[in-house]
Amino acid sequence: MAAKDNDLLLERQLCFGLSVASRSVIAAYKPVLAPLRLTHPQYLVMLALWEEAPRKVKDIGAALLLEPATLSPLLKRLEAAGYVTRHRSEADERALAVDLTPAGAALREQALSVPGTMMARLGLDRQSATALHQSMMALITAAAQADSAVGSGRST
Amino acid sequence: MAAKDNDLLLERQLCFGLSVASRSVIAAYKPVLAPLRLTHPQYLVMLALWEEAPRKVKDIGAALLLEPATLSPLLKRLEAAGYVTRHRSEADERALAVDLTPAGAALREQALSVPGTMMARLGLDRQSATALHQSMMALITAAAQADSAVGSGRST
DNA sequence: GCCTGTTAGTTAGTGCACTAACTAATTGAG
DNA sequence: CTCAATTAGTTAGTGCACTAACTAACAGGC
Repeated sequence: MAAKDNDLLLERQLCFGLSVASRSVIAAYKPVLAPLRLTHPQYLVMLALWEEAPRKVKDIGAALLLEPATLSPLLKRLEAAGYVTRHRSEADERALAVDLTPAGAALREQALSVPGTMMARLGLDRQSATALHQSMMALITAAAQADSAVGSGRST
Repeated sequence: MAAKDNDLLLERQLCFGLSVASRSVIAAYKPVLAPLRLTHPQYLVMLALWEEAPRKVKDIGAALLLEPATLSPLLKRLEAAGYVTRHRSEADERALAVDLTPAGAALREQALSVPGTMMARLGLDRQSATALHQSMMALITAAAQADSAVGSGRST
């Protein structure tokens, strides 16, 4: 009983910490991304496109673990901002090819300073950032497995 | 140049990892919290109230690092669910005292099993959970400092 | 050439989470 | 006591992020 009561407190520092950390870090990005006219999720999409473009919506969603329903309006806002184009693929009319405009491609130069600025803002060196990244990836993997195990047999 | 290009990739694994981990873990909570009829943010508010009730809205916001504008509709939904009451404080009519209903207090018993279930789902032992928590708290602190430093003098 | 089933995106609706603007109550200065 | 400044919540509006339901386009079998 007492042990479980403590768990309820510890708990509040685990999942709770993750949520708050995520929100806090995103908030810390905000002023840095403001000159680029990007929100944090938009920034992540642009990163994906700077690595490879054009890309299909489904492709971006797979890279960022986002539903197409989330990306659809987000991409329209990026198009309205003049950073990307949205055209149906000629090969497959179902697929939507998202490509960078010259302005979107040029934005990458400004974005190059973002990681360094953020590392400094968060007081992280490359080592601790890497360690953190590994913890996050482990969590993501575990959560994905837990998710896929929902439907199947759960012992107790 | 090449170093900065790499940063742009590494970056994608840092802030990106944090966002995805947060979303993934919250998604993993969803089926566990569903029987309690709580979303994850609502669960966090209930945790705060199980620790101490009644509490004022501002108080809850300070504990969870949430704006009152975020809590206001959330608390109304918890009230509609029958878990909390919302009454203006007699001492200070501006303040809203949020208290547990019997149903809300009773829900705690069901919630006791949540932390253990989630630790198992995420493959975490108490040690790694604690380590993770410390990393998160450090990030939160750093982000808060970065945030407060925006207005003041920034060298470089 | 059709019909069935699948796949890619979009739309609708719910719920956070934030900022800005507002209302109402309290406090403090004079 | 009265008025200005502060404080606590609420409302309005924007943007994620999800599920469910829908449209359009492709793919295979017949």
